[in-house]
Amino acid sequence: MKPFLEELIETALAFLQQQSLLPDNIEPEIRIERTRDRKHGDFACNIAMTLAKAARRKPRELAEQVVGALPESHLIDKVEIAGPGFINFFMSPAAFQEIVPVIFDEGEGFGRSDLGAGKPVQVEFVSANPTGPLHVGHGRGAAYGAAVADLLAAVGYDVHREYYVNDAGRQMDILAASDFLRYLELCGEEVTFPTNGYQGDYVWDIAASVHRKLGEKHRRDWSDIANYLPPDEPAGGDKEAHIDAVIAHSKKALGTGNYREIFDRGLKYILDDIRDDLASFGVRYDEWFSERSLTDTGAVDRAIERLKLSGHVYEQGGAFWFRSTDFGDEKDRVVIRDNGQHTYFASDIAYHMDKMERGFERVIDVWGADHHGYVPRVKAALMALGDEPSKLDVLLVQFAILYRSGEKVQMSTRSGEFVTLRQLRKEVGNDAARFFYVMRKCEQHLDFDLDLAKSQSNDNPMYYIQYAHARVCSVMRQLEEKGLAYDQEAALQQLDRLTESHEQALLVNLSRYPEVVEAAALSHEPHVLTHYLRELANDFHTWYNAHQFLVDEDSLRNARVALNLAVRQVVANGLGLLGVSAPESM
RNA sequence: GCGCCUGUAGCUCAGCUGGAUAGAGCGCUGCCCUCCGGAGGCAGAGGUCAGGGGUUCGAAUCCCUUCAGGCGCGCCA
Repeated sequence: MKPFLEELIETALAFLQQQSLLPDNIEPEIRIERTRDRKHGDFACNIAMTLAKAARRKPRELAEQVVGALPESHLIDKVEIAGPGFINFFMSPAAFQEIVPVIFDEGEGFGRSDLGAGKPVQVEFVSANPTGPLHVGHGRGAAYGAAVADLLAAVGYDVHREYYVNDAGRQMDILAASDFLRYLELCGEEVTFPTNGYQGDYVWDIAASVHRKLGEKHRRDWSDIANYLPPDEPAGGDKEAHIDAVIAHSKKALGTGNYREIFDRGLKYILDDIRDDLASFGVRYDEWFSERSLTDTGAVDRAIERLKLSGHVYEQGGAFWFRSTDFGDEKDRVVIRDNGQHTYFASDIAYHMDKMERGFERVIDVWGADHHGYVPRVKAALMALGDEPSKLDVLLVQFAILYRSGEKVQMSTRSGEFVTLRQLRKEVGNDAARFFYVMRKCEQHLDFDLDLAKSQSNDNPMYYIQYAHARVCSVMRQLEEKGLAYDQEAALQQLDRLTESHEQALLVNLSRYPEVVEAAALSHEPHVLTHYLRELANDFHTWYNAHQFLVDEDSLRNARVALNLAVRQVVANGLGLLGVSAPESM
């Protein structure tokens, strides 16, 4: 409907130009907006205000002329000029009734568009270190990234969903060493477990699976490893130095091949667990991209080489530094340490170089907000590589804080005392988790009210929306039970029976849905959709409470059942984009 | 100390990228109702948009600044 009105305005402006009432050299940007207040009609246009200066006329005067030049349309009841020069359109009821057959025709496709024209977009999200199960913080990234990806797909982008697996680096070594030590304990060794090792129960599970599969193949004397270890923290030492030595001694005691075997078993175990967790959460990926592969394929070396050749890398103190300050970063960053190892950042440069080489029109990274300091350096790297940094959008997702009975749920990643995503899903269900996670824009801290998420009441927005869907289905069941007929062909000719204000409001909101999906997708803000669905459900329940659908009169019943079905379709479509089910009964 | 994010009703949050009298849900107050699915309907109170400057026809929205909270400032990942 917006494009239709834009066309009318355009026609009017062209006419005014023809009459020399407007200069020819203007480039008017016509924007039609939904009004906030019914008194202002259904749509408003501020073109008279924006063009007033160029036309050298008062906004209201110009508005008069624009309105005078508007072509007639049966979809418009009246046009008013109001306030400082707004042109307000009052649409006829018929204009909004038209949405019902459109919804029926397009079905599940209603709200989708080809705006993105199949352009390739990558969404990388979660990408948690495979050193333990996903926790509730990762859950928000998962729900958020999945929703953004699905929204972009809905408006016609070719979306590639990717998980970056940090299968290299020190954290993974710590996990491997932790697995190994637990394994030794299972073998009967008396082990002093390092403070900085991974303490979670899953480490025991990994160790047990290794023990089950390989028996005592990798058993070593604890003293082989414990000898000459620098003291751990409780003994007054440095826990970091201690764990590094534990890793080194473990590697030495096992030999590279055996160490790698334990390392890979731990990695696989956790990655399988994460995959399973996310799949159960309705979050699917097109690709699991291995960080290690970047080293193996030489991508990291190639990236650094490119930076060296273009003069953006220099050597200092035995290390190689990327001169990111040339591109707006606060300080230069090491890419190769003095021990010859490349840094995590070097992998990240290579990874983003690879993303660009794969030809994505747009790359979206969903990161935890604690990584915000990395944005400037990654963008700097893209610039240095000659890529367009604006192609990269980093969505920084703030942490979610759980509340139970009004109290903050305490969480700490130390000693494995955190709430896992799996626990949360079990407690509140997948639907509520997916919905609550995306209810707030990403940069907003999320207060996740567990009691509300679980509650079967209208206070729970997710429940309220699902309930609307279930109610529609219930009406359809009763239609059948009562032996009443519904003739959709006829109904589409009888939509003019939808004269109640509640029905008008519903029709208007149904017609908004494609705009909402588009806005949510382009701004990467799924919360826009959750708010919309809440409003739509509210309109539906209000209507439901005020009127009988299953009336005796055929034409009115047909029209109302048709509207009912249109609501069901839109609610189901909207929930579907958020990964939330639309139950027929609850 | 520097950088990023946040600050809107009692609470949790919207506010369509500068528009009209700043909205919703919950909570609160009063009245009505109890009908397809757990209740609902109507009305009302509640705001210095953190404070202060600036930009312009017009600012919650853009710029500067102060305050408060969160996060980040490794040759860790």
